[in-house]
Amino acid sequence: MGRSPCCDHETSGLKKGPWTPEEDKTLVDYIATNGHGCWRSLPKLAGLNRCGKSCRLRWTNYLRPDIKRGKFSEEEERIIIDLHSVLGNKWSKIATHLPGRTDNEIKNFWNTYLRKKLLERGIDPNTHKPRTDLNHLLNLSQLLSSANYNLNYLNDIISNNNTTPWENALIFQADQVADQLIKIQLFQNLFQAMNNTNCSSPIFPNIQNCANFSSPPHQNPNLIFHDIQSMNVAPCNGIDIDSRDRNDLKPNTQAFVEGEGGDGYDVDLRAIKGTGRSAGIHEGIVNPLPALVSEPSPGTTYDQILDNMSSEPSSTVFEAWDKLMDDDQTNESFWKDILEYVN
DNA sequence: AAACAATCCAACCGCAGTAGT
DNA sequence: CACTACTGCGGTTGGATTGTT
Repeated sequence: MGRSPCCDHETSGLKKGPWTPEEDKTLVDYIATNGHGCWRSLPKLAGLNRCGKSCRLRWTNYLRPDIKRGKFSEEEERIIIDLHSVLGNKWSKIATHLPGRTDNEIKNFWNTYLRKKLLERGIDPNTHKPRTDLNHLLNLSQLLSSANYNLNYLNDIISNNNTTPWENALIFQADQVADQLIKIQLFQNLFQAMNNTNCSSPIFPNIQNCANFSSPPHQNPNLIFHDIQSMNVAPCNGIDIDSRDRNDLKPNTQAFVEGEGGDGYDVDLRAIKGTGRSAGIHEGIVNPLPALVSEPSPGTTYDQILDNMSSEPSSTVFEAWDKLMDDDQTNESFWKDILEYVN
């Protein structure tokens, strides 16, 4: 059983719903001269027909003088996404790193904007990893259908109309480009999904020898977590995650620490889901794919990681993908499995 | 211009944690 | 230790606004 409500609006006759400017002024004036003191007794003392909880929320989320209103900057956006990946839905904790922003505002901003933005980019907003859900993959199926439709349409134009060879060439070229773009999109999404899928998954039963592709697990960008200790040493952009936040890390998420621990130890930027010690690196998920973001070198700062993540992909990443595509192991049955699954 | 849908965001609800007795 | 009062937090709601048909 939970607590009983702080007040019963039905029987007490206390007002609820949007605040009027007059009520706001009464509350602001009272707190300006007396401070808020005990919230429960405040409404009576201030002459407001509201419950204390309503007054507290109105003050902390809206009337407080230090509240910063207006659009979130790109920097704030980045900080929220980043902190959310470490802290999860700890809105109040996130808010402590964004002066002038309330937890409620950040939560709303996340739910109405950032969450969707990540989803559109194929990132699961809960895990901050590539999406693996079926609906997302089904979109790829639609993409392929669309590609086929466009292809047929182009073929119809070529076969039925009296187009010049020059026009044919242009159409053909456009078709090739479109086809390549669709393939790239397909592969990117598919491999990001696979990146998160155990090789022994029954979904891809005929894909073998994944380990032959293997790069060290810590090259998997999804397993790179933030260097919390160094952020303490050299906080950047106002972020300063304290030791308490470390306890608030989401389950199975932890900064990976090399050495003995304690203050001043070296922190390895590599982290691996579900493991806490260095040996874990060898026991972790084997990544069958070229890394989309390269491993940070020891000592890389937090800012540098973010910069790298935005500036990559590098040519070497694409080269790695080319190699994978040309590899004998990416044979017909490999693609057959994938396409069968997608359809 | 009207109807409907989608989005936004302030406010509410209820649970958890904590301080006081 | 048990109980109560209070505050803080995260999830949810619903009215207002904006966009689309």
